[in-house]
Amino acid sequence: MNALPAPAPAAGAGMDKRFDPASYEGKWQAWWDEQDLYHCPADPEGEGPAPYCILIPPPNVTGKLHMGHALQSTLQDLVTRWRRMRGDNALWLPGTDHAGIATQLMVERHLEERGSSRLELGREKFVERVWEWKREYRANIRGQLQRLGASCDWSRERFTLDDGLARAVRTAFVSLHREGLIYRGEHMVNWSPVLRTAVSDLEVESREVEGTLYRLAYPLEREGEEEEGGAADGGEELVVATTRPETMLGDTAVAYHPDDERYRRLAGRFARLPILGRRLRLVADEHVDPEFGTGLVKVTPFHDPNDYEIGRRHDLPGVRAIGLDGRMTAEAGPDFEGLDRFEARRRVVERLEAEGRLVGSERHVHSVGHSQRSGEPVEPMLSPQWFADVSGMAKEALAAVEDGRIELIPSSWNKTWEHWLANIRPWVISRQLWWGHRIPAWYDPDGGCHVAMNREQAERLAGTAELTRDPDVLDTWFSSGLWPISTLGWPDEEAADLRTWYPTDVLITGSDIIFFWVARMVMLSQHFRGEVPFRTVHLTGLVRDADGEKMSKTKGNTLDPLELVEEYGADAIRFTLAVLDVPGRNIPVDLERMAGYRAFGNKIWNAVRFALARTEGAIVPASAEELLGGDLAAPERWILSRLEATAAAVDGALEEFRFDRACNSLYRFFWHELCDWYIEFAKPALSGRAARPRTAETLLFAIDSSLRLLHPAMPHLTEELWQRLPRAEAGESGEPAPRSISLADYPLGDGGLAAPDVERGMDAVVAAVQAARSLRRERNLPAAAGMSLFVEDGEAEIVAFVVEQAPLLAAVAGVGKVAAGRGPDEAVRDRSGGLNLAFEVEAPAMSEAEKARLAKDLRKIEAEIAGARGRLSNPGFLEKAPPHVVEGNRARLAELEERRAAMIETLGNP
RNA sequence: AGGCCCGUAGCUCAGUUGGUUAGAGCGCUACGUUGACAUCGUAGAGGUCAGCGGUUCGAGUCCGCUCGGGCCUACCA
Repeated sequence: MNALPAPAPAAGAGMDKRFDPASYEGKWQAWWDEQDLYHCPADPEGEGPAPYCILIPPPNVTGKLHMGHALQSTLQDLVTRWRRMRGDNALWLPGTDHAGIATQLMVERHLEERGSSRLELGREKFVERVWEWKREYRANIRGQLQRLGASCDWSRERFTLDDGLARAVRTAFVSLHREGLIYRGEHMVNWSPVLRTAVSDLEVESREVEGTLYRLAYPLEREGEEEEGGAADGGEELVVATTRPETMLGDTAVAYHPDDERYRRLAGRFARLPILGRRLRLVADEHVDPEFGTGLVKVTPFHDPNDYEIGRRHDLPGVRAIGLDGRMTAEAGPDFEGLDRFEARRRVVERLEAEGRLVGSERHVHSVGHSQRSGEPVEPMLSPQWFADVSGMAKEALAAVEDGRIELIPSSWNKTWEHWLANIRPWVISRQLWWGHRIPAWYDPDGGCHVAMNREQAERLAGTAELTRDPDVLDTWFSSGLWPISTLGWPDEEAADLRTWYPTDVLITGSDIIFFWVARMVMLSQHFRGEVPFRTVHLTGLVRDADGEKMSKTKGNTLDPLELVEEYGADAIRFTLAVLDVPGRNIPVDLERMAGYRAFGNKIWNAVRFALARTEGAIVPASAEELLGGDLAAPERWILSRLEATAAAVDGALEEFRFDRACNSLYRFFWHELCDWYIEFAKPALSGRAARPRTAETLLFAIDSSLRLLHPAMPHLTEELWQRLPRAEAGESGEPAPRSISLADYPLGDGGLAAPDVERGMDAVVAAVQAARSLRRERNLPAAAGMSLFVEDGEAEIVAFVVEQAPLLAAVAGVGKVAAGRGPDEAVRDRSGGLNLAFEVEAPAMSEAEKARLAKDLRKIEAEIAGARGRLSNPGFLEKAPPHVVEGNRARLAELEERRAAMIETLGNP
């Protein structure tokens, strides 16, 4: 191996006092890339380390990474780095999505700005143009991910329109078609007049709209009146209610509920459509709500999904009154032809009013489906499209979550999952766009349709070369739905990657695309592989601003991850996002908090700087055993025990994808145990004032382990610092250290370092230190003022432990003397850490403020004593509460009484 | 209309199967700088856990209702 040397300075070199992430983040990103550290070998026979795989939710190729991507990428990278350090063959497979509508719109807009258009270029040239854009933007996404420290295997980068993926798409299409699950038909679909394409139900979002409910009077034909076009004036009128009067031009019937007594007599009769004079059948249909409006519904089979169903049930004709461009057709009559549908609405109302057919109108709030991409109301439209019947696959997907083969995190999504899949409807998979996977279907001159992998096959099937290819492309989500199998090599069942990594392990994505994407992947992957595509789905919340508001460009509260990288460093962003990821909650990104985690980086930087400067000559011990062999004193055993507990907590939290807990444990340990206490305890030992065995090695060991624990969350900082740690020369003892911290072992918390007794003792020492400091502060004693501590009572072992650790108390609390036994009467007494403490101080008398505080504490303690006594004298509690709880209460009561006695004694002193 | 989630310190949020004293970060107050870090340290203040009722020896935690906020799905022409 001729690895490039790590770009960091040699161990022991002086560190800049200034903590500046920009000075090293880019350097390490480049080095990781050069070293090709994250390339994963396929291992189809399963001979090497356990496989682990995460597939990136492919960002839109023309997009720019936003905070949601930053969040998800951070978590994916965190898991990948963690599994890699645990020894797995951990693959994070990157890629991008061609994003049909979004990308096409973007390029069209661009052309428009240049006075050109898609139609002017023509299909072929336009698609070529989009490919150019794609090439330009793909590099952007990659660069942005790298700036966040992503450890993807870039050699496996995929794009949803790659040859391999295109083959997967065609194979899936042909196969589903052969199974009868994909079919072409003319059905009611959501049509976007702006995009001029059909969109699926999921691409329609309903918005509350304040509209008008118009009441229209349709003349009823006289009974027995048979001939078409007969007059109907002077007779009865039927009043129907509608929010879309323009659709009346496409009416072919009026419906009422079959049980509606008011209208049953109308069976078999006809009404006359105002303006156009069309004859309308009267039909009885269950769908009509007799309570709403007049209980009569105008029926427009071609422009309303419910009316379409009514039309089918009653074999009604349909009239296409609105065209694909959202304008009225010739069928709508010469007065309206060519008008935009909303203009037509105004004109129709005017006209009806003039004809006396408008009998009322009222404001009416209702929800209207809008095209998610283009924003305008969708037009329900009868249109020939390709559909996928996914009901069978949906059942399987439902079962996978129900029986636990797939775990959704948080599980509160289970019900939503179930509800959607149980009520799934056919999926419109064709789009009238140019950018995407073209549907592999060809038509012969007789209109016969031939679905095949390619033109040659289709020609063979058709027996003619005179074929025209279907112009439509597939819904983008059809190809993303195949992502778990297509990226790994399917349809080649023997593909090495597929055999190595399928099924993948965890999917980390936003909950907003659970149906668009997650459900489709589960359905399609299970269908073609007979196995779930991933075992766990970690659904993240939405990234919000610090006030919990949704980020949006119009509100101007968006954050750009790359700008944040410049200001705070990638590691601070990663840590912030990871610590805020609590299952089931949104992620309120607070920049002050991010600044706090940048400060955490500074803390780590300086702790290492301190350690390197003060442990000259020492090296990181090769193992915990070696270190323990050195007859360590209490502070060393304590910090190692705490390190062990932290490692176990972090690893456990990561197993459950509780990134917040993992990060909080690390933060607390590094800052509040290692820095606040251990380093302070180590100072006198390192300076030789109170030497202890192997303090330097212990500190280096704790730092080395901490950096490894922190690495998945903060890869740059930890690499930078870890490379500086002094180690044995290669060959001197055991294996050489890996090239990069990202290849080092992850501490698991099973190193035999736990020392519960030492922890109990140290807890008492810490409590005594805090009591001393508190007293000093309370009485305004200068740091230099002498202070002695008498440990008057407590568990014998703990008392002895604290007395033995007198040098620590001296070093961090200025306590000159620590002894067991009764202190002077005038000492200040406290009960802390299970010990009765008496501090002898040369102090002015207690201040009024201190007296007041003590009195307040005393009241609180007395209330608590009363509570504990109450519980302990309650027979129900004694009988039913578990013994350890009762015991805990007894101990607590005793403790409180000791504490109260100490306080009363202190209050009694002058 | 149905389903889901949330309401805890000034702010943003933790709080594992109900169990003794409800935590963190930021902010706030006071004090502190002869070399790890002022991107710091020490000591503090601050909460009737939205409200009401219930289950229980015991409820922030479980159940019901009310109020407030958010999300998802479906839909009323």
